[in-house]
Amino acid sequence: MKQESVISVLREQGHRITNVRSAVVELLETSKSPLSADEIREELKKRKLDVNKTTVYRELDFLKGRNIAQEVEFGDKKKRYEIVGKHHHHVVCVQCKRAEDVDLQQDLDVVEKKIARGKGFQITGHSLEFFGLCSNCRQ
Amino acid sequence: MKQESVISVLREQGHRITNVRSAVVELLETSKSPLSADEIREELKKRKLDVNKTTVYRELDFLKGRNIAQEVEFGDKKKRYEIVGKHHHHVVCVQCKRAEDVDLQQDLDVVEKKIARGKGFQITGHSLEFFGLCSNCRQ
DNA sequence: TTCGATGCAAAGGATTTGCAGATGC
DNA sequence: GCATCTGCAAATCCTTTGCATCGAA
Repeated sequence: MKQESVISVLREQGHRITNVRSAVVELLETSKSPLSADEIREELKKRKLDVNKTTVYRELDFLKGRNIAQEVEFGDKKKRYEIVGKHHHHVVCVQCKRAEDVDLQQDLDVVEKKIARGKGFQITGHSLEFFGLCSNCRQ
Repeated sequence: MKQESVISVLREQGHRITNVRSAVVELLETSKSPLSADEIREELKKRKLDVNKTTVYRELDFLKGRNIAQEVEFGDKKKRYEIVGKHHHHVVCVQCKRAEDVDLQQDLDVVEKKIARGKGFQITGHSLEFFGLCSNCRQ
């Protein structure tokens, strides 16, 4: 549904719809949490799509450039990617690196306006991550 | 003042106080925004302290391990470091990478408690960064 | 003297680039 | 057919490690 629309918008814009492209978009859209390039590659492999690392990076770059995907950082050196517009505030377990979503958009909207006014900044995005131990890893 | 105390605590704990150690601590304590390993190295060089990259990383690791410094990420592949306890919410200009502080601790305290209750997460830290264009780069 | 701190070179891991070949439309 | 996508190898960038030496206490 949602996936149809991203892909069809891309198609209308004259971009090629390759297997990799639609698979990556679908992956990101259905994933519960942001995925690293490597995780994406592994997921694709499970679906019998064996894709080179480089290709994954390039696809992510493509999606980033069209404001379809965006980067999130969880404190290791990997970047992770998620669809723009999905909630992007997370609670990350520092041990197992599992991430869950939290929705704090309302609170942040207020804060962003405050900052724009106070500092003359034109805010284009933000990242908000909480780190800690999930109920499993606490034991 | 503040610097005295960090250093003297370390001394009391039996850690050696080298030129590099006290210089890095002072740097971080007086810096207006988080610094990358390389920025630290450059600053030290300005102060006639020529230090190897590795040493800077190791010192940062040391400070991190003692909960004196912590990492912050601004969306490029570099880690940046700041003193724990200094405000660590930032407004980052995506163009010039300059960062300013914003204090949102109050708002976040509330949110963290909410999350701890709702998700069974034991929150140990967070990162909150806003990205945008500063008044200079907007032109 | 002793153990932590340091430098240097090399390794490591994630990401990027160059180029040639493959493929969607 | 042609521009874009893809794979492979090599390059890059940041960070880490191994090992020998140095230096603070």
